[in-house]
This record gives sequence, C-alpha cells and structure tokens, in this order.
Amino acid sequence: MIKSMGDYMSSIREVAKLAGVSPATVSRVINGTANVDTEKRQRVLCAIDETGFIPNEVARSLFRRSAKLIGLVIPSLKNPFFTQLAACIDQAAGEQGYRMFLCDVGTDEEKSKSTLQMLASMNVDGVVLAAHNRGIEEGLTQCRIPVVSVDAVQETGNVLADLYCDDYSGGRMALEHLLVCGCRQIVCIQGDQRIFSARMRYQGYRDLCREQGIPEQTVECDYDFRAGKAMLETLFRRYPHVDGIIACNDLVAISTYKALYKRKIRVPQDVQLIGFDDINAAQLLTPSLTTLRQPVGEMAQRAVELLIENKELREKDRIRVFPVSLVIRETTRRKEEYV
Amino acid sequence: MIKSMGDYMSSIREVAKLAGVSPATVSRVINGTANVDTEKRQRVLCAIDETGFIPNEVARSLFRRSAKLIGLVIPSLKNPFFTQLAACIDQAAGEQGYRMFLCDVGTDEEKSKSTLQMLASMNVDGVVLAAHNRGIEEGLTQCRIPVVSVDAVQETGNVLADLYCDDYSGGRMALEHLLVCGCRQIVCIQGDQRIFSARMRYQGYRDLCREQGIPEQTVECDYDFRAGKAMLETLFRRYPHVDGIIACNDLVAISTYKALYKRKIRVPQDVQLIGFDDINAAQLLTPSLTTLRQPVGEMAQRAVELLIENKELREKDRIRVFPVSLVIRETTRRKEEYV
DNA sequence: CTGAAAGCGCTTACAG
DNA sequence: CTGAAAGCGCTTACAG
Repeated sequence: MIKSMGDYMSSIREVAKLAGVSPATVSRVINGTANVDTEKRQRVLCAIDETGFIPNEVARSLFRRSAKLIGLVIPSLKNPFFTQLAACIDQAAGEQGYRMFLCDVGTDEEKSKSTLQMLASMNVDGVVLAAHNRGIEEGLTQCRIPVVSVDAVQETGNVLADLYCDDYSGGRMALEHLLVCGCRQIVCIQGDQRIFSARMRYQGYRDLCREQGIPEQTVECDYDFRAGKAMLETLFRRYPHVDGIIACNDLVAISTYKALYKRKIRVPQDVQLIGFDDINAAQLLTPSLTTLRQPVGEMAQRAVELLIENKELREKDRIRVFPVSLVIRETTRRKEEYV
Repeated sequence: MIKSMGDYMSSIREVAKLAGVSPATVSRVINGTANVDTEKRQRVLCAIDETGFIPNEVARSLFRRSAKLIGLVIPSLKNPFFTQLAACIDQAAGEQGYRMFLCDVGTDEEKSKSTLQMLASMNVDGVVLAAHNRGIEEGLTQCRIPVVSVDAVQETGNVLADLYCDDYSGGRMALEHLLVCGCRQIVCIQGDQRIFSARMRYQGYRDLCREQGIPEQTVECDYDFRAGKAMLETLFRRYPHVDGIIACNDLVAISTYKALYKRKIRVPQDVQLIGFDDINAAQLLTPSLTTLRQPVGEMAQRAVELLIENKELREKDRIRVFPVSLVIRETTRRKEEYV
C-alpha cells in the first residue's frame, strides 16, 4: 500500500508540521471551531496555501457521520420532469450547504432497494424519494436515514413526510377547462395506474365526469413518449368523435400531438389537448401546450428543509399537498375566441 | 457525541461479536478476500442477516482511497444533451461497479473550480468533464484525480484524454445537406464561440462556404432555447431571403422552428432547418427535426473505461474524435421529393 | 485459517 | 489557547 509519488496529497499532518502546530490546531483554523492565536493562525493559513491542502471529505464524513449530501432517487434521467426536480433539489440543497447525490434507478426494483442501502452507507443525510416501486418499499423498511417522499404517498409510511401535488384537482381542472373550451367528447389518457399521480389525475377526471353526467372515456398509456402512437390508434377506434384529450403528462401529450398531426387533425381546432407537469418542452412545442403546472421548486425546497431539520412531524403535518395551476397555451381555446 | 438509540446502526464489530469471530474475519467473508473456515463463514453470514449489517461505504472509501465513484460535471441539468450524457455515463459506470456522481455547475466559474476540488476530496476515482470554463481550467491545474474531457479539447492539457465529436465535419455536413436539398440562402446560427463544439460547427460551415464560393451568412445565439426569438428577428432583418437554417444545437433549432411558425413560414417548404445533437425532443417535434447525432453512448463508455484504467496514454491516443451522423427527418427535404 | 494491530485522514472531548 | 489521545468503521499486512 505505498502511495505512488504521482497522486501525492497533502494531509492535515503536513500542514501542521509546516506551520509548527498540531493537527488539532489546523483543524480548528479550518473549521473556525475555536479561537486560535493570531500568529499561529497566520502560519497555518500560509501552510495551507503553500501545500494546496484541501480537507478530505471522506474522513470528515466518517467522523461526523454525515456526508453533507442529500440523495435524490428518480425513475428516469430521460424524463424532463425529474431532471427539473433534480435541478431544484440541487439548488435547494446548495443553499443549505449540502450537495445533491442523484440516483436514477429506472424501473429496476433490485437497484432501487440497493440504492437506498447504498445511500445510507454513504452517510447521506437524507433522501428525497421520487421513484416508487416495490424495491423502494422494501428498502424503506430497513432505511435508517430520513426520507421524504415526493410526488406520491409512500404507503409503507416509513418516511418523514409525503409531499405531492393536488393531482386529483388537476384531473378535475383539466376536464373543466376542456368543457369550458367547448369540448364534448373528452378522452382521458390514463397513465400507469400503479403510479400515484397517474391514479389521482385519472380519478379527478372520473369524478367530475360522474358529477356532470358525462360519459367516462379512457385509454391507457405509459408515462412515456414512445407509447403515443399505438395508444392513439386505440383511442380513435374507440372514440372516433373525440374533440378533447387529457394526457397523463406532457411527454404523452407531445407524443399525442405528433400522432394527431400525422392524421392531419388540427389542434386546437379539431381536437384540444392538455397535459400535466409543464416541462420545459411544453412551451417549446408548436403549438405550445396547455398544461397543469406543479410547483416543483417549492416542493424541492420544502423536501430539503424537512430532511435537514429531520424532526418528527405531527401526523397532520406529514402530508403536504401543493396546488397545481392551469397554464393555458395554444392547444386549447375557449369557444368565444373562435368568433 | 452519543448516538441516539434511534439511528443505531450495526457495525462490523457487532457482527463479529455475534458470530464469535474477529472483525477481520467478517471483513474477509464480506469481501471474499481470503478463505474462511466454512462453519465460521456460516456464523458470520447468519450474524449479518440478523443484524441487517451493511458495510459503511465511507469507512471503506477512506481506507482504499477510492469511493468507487465517477464524477460527471455538466453545465446544465436543463439541457437534454447533458442529461442524456449523464444517463450514458451512469450506465457505463454501473457496468464496471462504479456509481456516477453528477454535478451541475451551471456557468458559475467559482462553483466549477470548487466542484473539482470537492470531487477529489470525496475520493472520486475519476471525473468526466463536460463543462468548460475558466473556473474548470483553474481547478484542473491542481486536480490530482484523473479527468477525461468530453465535448471539447481541454486546452490546459491536464487531462487523461479529450473525447469529442467531429463537430467540424458536422458543420460541413449540415451545409452540404441543405445544399443538396436545394437551399441557396443558408444561414448559420453560431453558438457561443467560446464553446468548443459551437466553434467547430461554425468553422465547418464557414470552410465549406468558402470552398463552394457561397456567401457566409451568420447570426449569433446562446446554446439556449430562450434565445431563439430575438435572434430570429435579427436573422430576418439581415437575411430576408433565407431558405435554410443551420442551428447550433437542437434546442436552438426547436426554438427557431417556433419563431418561424409564428411568422407563418413553413418548414421545410419555405425554410429548411437542421440542428445538432439529436436530443430526444428532436423526434418529438412536429415536424420532426433533421439533425446531426453524436454517439453519446460510445463516448460515455470510452470515457469511463479510460478513467478506470487510468493509465498514461501516448499523445496520439489522447485525442479521440467520434463521428457524427446525419439523421434526416422532416425539417429538410430533397428537391426531387417535391415532385 | 485467524486475530491483534495499525492505519486511512479527520475532529473533538480532555487535560493542561 | 493548544496538544496528545481516542475514535469514526473499515481493511490488510503481519505473525502465528
């Protein structure tokens, strides 16, 4: 175990030797944890400068049992919603002196479980959970670091808090908006119903349908842009007179738009279209996409705060529902505007 | 420094005690680094199971001076090109038993520099550098862990290797394709010329213009989708007869499409359009975007391999240029297809 | 095959 | 104010 000269790295010992003090004193200077004689402090500072010493974070982390890291577990780096969430978590963590450690677990349940274990064994200070599957649930039961669930209610309960959007109301708002816009044959593209947000969005749609005595018209689809084409064939076979579509998220909405365009169906003139999430691409689409926005930044901020405080919450504070807001763009249009 | 009972965590000592062996033996069982008496091994395995013991990665990392981590430094989580790169690096690292540690440094030079230091102090085994600015260059001069630069030539030279695409040829290919498609007034939207790929792409365009005796027509723009609108105003003022546009990347191309659409300029009938990168959204756009694809997966694979091997390369192997390929979609069309 | 010891690089009670 | 010591949780020479 002889270090090669090449990757030589200065340690606190050398700085101490160079400055003629003990390692403890160097540590105190670096961390400002105690008063140090001015002249000695100067010598230490010089020595640090001279050696280019940077404290080893691993050693620190081992001692304080905290890596100053917030883990974020997501199901995909390819879904812009999650990378946006990542950007927000990163920012929120940074403001509090933490770094984000991002883990894409895909849909792999084994990887989900082991990732949770790995994060704990890395002395991560807390985990924001935005992926939800059976592996995650299993991992959660043995997880001894604080976890906040985002975008779902974590049924196992073994989390500090559940933060999510009012997707149920979102589902209702989507339908309501299309009704106001004059649509009468409104189809809901359900996402994978094992996913919390997809379920809530659908249920909001369904309940308002019932209240209004409108027939419920649905078609199934993954939260994935590739699924659009085949799904749309089914949709048109079942509901040839469709004039409004609620997509389970923006990615599916964009994919749906493409399929509509191919069939020379105009949006919004022939069919109106609404998505969920307000990902960046929603504005970029031509026509730009009407959608329901989640306040991702606020959710991220709150998640990080909760993890860093890490105190028990009363039951009523454990769940926090954030409002969604309707962003009206070009894929929907109120009837009067046709005039 | 008394640990609360709550976050109690079993250590290798307890496992050892429970199994009636020394910690060293437990370590040997876990790591398979030496033969262990079958019966003792059994007892250790049982004890691990019983305690739910998971080895502390931080302690391991401190000892072996390796965290089994590959750092990835990018300039933005909001640019799909970089999140795609992240997905590829993550996969490549995973295949070799490493994890990816993703750092978004934005355009912040100070953060860039400190991120590089932090990665080294975390015992990261190597860094893939996909962000390039002055802060990065400064950080690089003192960086004692292996670094591979992606998507640029790192002028400071203090890197294991430079991996990038043949953006220069890409610039030529873009122009050539538009010429073949019958365009005669071709404008190149230059990206920020401090960025390597933007510079190369532009130079390819420029050189072919000169060779063909075509006037060089350019307009400037950031690598950012917000920049499109204002830029296009300039473009039309300068070049009202434009019939082909080469965008510095797909994000800008999509933004440009939107602005063209607003002006009721048809693509590809009136103006043809080509981007760079082949981000996911390129297929999703309606019409889908013709673009030049980078082999991101291969670059990621190679970058990770080089870091893990970490051996000196001969000068000629230090630079590796990957080919780009033209992906023809709906925003360009050969003249004969109009017939 | 196996355990006691030393050490990875830091930090903080403890004693002076 | 300051240093020697102990320890964070692991792993591997070393000796038996």
